[in-house]
Amino acid sequence: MPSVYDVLLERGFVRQVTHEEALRELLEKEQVTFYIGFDPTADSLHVGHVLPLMAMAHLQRAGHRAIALLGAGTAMIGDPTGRTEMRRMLTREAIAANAERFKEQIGRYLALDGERGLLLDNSEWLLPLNYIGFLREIGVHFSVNRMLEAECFRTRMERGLSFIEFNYMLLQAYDFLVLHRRYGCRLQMGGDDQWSNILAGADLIRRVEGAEAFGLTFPLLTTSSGRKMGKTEAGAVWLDPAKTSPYEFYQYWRNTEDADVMRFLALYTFLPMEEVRRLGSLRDRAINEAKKVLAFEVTKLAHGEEAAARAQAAAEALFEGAGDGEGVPTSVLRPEEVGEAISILDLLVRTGLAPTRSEARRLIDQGGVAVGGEKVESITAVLPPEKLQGEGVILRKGKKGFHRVRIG
RNA sequence: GGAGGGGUUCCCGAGUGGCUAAAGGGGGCAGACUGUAAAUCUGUUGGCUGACGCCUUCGAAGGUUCGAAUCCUUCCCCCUCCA
Repeated sequence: MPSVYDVLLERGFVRQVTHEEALRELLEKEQVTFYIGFDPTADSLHVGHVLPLMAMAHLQRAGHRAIALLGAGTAMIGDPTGRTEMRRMLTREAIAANAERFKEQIGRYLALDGERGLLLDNSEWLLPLNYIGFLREIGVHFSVNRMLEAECFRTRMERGLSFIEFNYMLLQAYDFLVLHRRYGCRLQMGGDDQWSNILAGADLIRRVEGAEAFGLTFPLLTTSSGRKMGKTEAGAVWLDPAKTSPYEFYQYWRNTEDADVMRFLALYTFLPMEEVRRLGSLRDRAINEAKKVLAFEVTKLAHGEEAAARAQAAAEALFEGAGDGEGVPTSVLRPEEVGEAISILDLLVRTGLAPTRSEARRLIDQGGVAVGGEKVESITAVLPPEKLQGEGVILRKGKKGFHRVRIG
């Protein structure tokens, strides 16, 4: 049985570590409490959060104790890291609502039973903070000169950095300290952009408590061709099925670039590495099988096996003409909406395949729309209600945009 | 507080009175090629309209003008140097 640290290493989770040997040893010998922070600035987690969740799950499976920290307190400030603009501040109500959604989503990846894993919210200790007290206890340990050296602030020096943002590092360091005191937390992980903040926390613990604390960062993922993870034409890929359907979620992974397949299988699934390597070594057409496995596995983790199977069946029905089309995105129209006939243009907008009528026109003009497999030639084309009976008809935009429409 | 520079369409960035819905690049979308890949090439990229055309847009609000992103006034915001 290899140490979990080596599992993380082998699967590609490790970008930087504070003390590699000491951490490996610690993880082998003791139960370690570790944490990762999540900023509840949106109403759902997205694909970018999956990597940290997977890392946590690996550690938890190895018997370590996970803390998912909701940064409801720090979200009220906004992390300046890597941003060119100051982040908008959210109201407390919005943050609380977002936190509620996160809890549910994180729970799909981790056991949050209070024993093996717990979910905390840093507003608990951040909001009651007293300014003078904080400066005296925590502020004294920070050198502004050193902070300015940090890469994350450097980039912001050109654009300007508000004082409130400058304090973000102290608060995150303070989080780590509080978790250390209350829960014996000894390891903080996060994206590589968090490296400075994580180090600040580990340093603070060493200075204040005289104890050793560790930090580990994950690589910031872009696809092989340099695109950011989790972005599609429709925007972010969310974990909330109401915002990104399991079918779309599955498709996102199904469309992984060849060069990323092995890396993603290692990071985003629990498949044994032998299997990962086997699938990842497939070439040309054969690698599509590996992409299916990847998409299925990742969707299964996020939405459950049943939803993953339905998404896969829907994809196969649409792209390979086989399988059950149950999971295909579908719109059901009322008979009165259709009337004598409904225009394809209206349908494109109605189904969301096109955001505006102008865009829908453009699509048809460019030959990018098909109904029931037949290319739509005219922007005035209409569809009679008969076509929409029963199973309805499949509307296609471009190569990959499918939507079923029927009367109900 | 003083002096100077700047806020342009999703992003970057041209544009200093009509030829500007606004160059160019990026990104997006579509087409070709393919393997639901990448790369490449082509087209397209404010809204409404079958079309003619109409409407809205260049930090905000007013004004000058036949006509303004471009000129004037006030306001808001950002940056640089000085204090």
